[in-house]
Amino acid sequence: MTTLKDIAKACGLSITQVSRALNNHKDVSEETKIKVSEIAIQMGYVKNMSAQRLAMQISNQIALVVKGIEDENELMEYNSVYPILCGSTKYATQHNYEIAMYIIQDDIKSYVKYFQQKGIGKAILFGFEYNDIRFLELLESHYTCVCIDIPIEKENKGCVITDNTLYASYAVEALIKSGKKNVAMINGKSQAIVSIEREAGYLVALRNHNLEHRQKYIFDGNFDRVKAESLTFQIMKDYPDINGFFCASDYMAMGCMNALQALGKKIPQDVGVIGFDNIPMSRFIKPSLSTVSQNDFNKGYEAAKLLIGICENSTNTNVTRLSCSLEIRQSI
Amino acid sequence: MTTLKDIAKACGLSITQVSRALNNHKDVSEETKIKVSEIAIQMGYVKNMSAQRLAMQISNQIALVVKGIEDENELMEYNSVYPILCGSTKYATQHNYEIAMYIIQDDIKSYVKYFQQKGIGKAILFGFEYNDIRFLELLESHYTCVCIDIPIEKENKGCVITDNTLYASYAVEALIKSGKKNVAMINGKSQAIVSIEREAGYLVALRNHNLEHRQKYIFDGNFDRVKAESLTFQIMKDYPDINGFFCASDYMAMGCMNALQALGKKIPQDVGVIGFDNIPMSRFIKPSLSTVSQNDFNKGYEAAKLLIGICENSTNTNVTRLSCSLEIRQSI
DNA sequence: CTGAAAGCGCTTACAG
DNA sequence: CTGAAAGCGCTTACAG
Repeated sequence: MTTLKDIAKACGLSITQVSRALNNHKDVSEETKIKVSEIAIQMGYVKNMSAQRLAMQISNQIALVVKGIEDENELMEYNSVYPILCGSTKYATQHNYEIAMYIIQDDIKSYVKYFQQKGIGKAILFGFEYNDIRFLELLESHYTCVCIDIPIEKENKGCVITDNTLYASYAVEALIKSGKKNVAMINGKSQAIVSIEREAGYLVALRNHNLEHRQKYIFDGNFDRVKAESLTFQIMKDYPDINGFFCASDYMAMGCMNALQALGKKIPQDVGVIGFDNIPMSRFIKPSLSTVSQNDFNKGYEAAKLLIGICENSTNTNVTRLSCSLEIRQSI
Repeated sequence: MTTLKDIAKACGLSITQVSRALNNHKDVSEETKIKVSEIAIQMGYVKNMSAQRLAMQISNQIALVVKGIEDENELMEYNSVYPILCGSTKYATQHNYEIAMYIIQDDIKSYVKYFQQKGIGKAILFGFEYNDIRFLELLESHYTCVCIDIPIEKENKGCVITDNTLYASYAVEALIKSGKKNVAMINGKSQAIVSIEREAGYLVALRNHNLEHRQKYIFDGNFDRVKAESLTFQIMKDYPDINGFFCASDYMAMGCMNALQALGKKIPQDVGVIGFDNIPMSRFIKPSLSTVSQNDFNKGYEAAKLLIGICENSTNTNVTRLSCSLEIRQSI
């Protein structure tokens, strides 16, 4: 392995000067810089990051910390993590940071301890539940964190969020405009912040159109396709006048559509359905599913940007809002 | 930040002894170990990995190096990387290794240099093309590597593979047994080793059933859904007696089915289709797609296991063979 | 513009 | 079972 020492010897310079030349410090002659960098390349020099970090007492590492998926079956589905990782990596690499991924298991007692142990200093957080006490403890810590999809704004903490409420309202409005006035909502897990926001959007849309909003038209589908399917059977039995479904996820929308089709309902003629997420297969099912699309790659990119901004004190806001787009397809 | 020095002072011991105690060396009294670890926890000590790596001239880090996806649209599809990462992480964590992900861009000139720069010592490789010269150079290097899906066996190199040929032959045989004797194959990129193997399997199945195999029945779909779709139109026009399609990926099978349905063919009555991969949506399309299923999580798990085995000299084979399973659904 | 030297936090061969 | 000391490869304050 070539080190600064080797280069110094080869150049007839001191290690100090070689270091400065390679790091492009001002107080080194152009001539020296050129000579040093040529020899460095020639000798195949590679900086030892561990040594640099130790010397500089810093780390240019950004942790992408993701709540691990326990259920192996779930891993066989589309998952946002990889696109987010790609986005973060792109921005980070461009700015001389590194992304290190950590998949955190649910049996970890304290996230703060985990950060300590792993030597994580700054992190992008994804997949956490907003009311998990370990997560809340982390938000009280001194670590610099950017949360994806969870609104938070405080010292050293930021977030990248999409306006779920707004886009949920757009989705429901699209349904209403297509002529469906009796719209039920199948919502996700109640501990998920997106569920709360999407429900709010649903209510906004009804209010905007002077439609009665009844709490009993909102159901908890737990982000589960199968549960949404059985719920739909029950709902259509109890409230046969329902002619529109807003589902908080595409998977639930698929379950819902399955039930409707089993009941002999025509989509969208009899009942309209709109989802949320724009998972890959939403384009391909029959009828193709209308939904709200988010750009996961971009979420990762913006999260890295914001985190670095916070660390380097070069941002004046700790909240990045991303927009979505409504994908209208055959199901409404 | 608490360092060994602080703990040493607090314990009234030398730094040396504290280091040894914390690393559970044999030649430290039980008593000392307990005292030191208690104080370390109390003081919130966290090992500085940079310093350790610098001192030990090593890393317990396993790099998961993945060929980056250039096309952002592709990121919106099911992707094996995250399941593989989860699998690797599981095994690695259990054995005190860390996984660091590296997404390598296509514009990198030399992978060997990249490894050097990043300080990667051992890696799991996924998504590379077997005839990429940069990849071949890497295989000649001293780095310990385990390749996923690319057969290789030599000093410091291993692989986790599935028997594509065998399972491709099973898939085609299933098609034949369902009564389709004129089977065409839509293959993937010719630079992918899996394409070569799956094609071999196709030929094996034909031979086993004494069916004529004509080279002109094999088409290059480049793993592209749209291309497979247009190919299928052409194929059915040129060879209207074809009544079975073996596609080297589910996405291509979807394109193929689309074309067939547009042509008014009934699946599976008129034409049978079988894919490869078992992507999530293959279960959901109509008719549901028969295919070959692989377990990506397991691939990652086994890759980490093999890599650590090679590093620690505790394996007697450098090749791990994983089995697949045939998922017979409505499309044949 | 350049260099000698100290220091980052850890590990380990050597000596006891 | 324990400690003093050297060393990993880099950066930078200090001095010239």
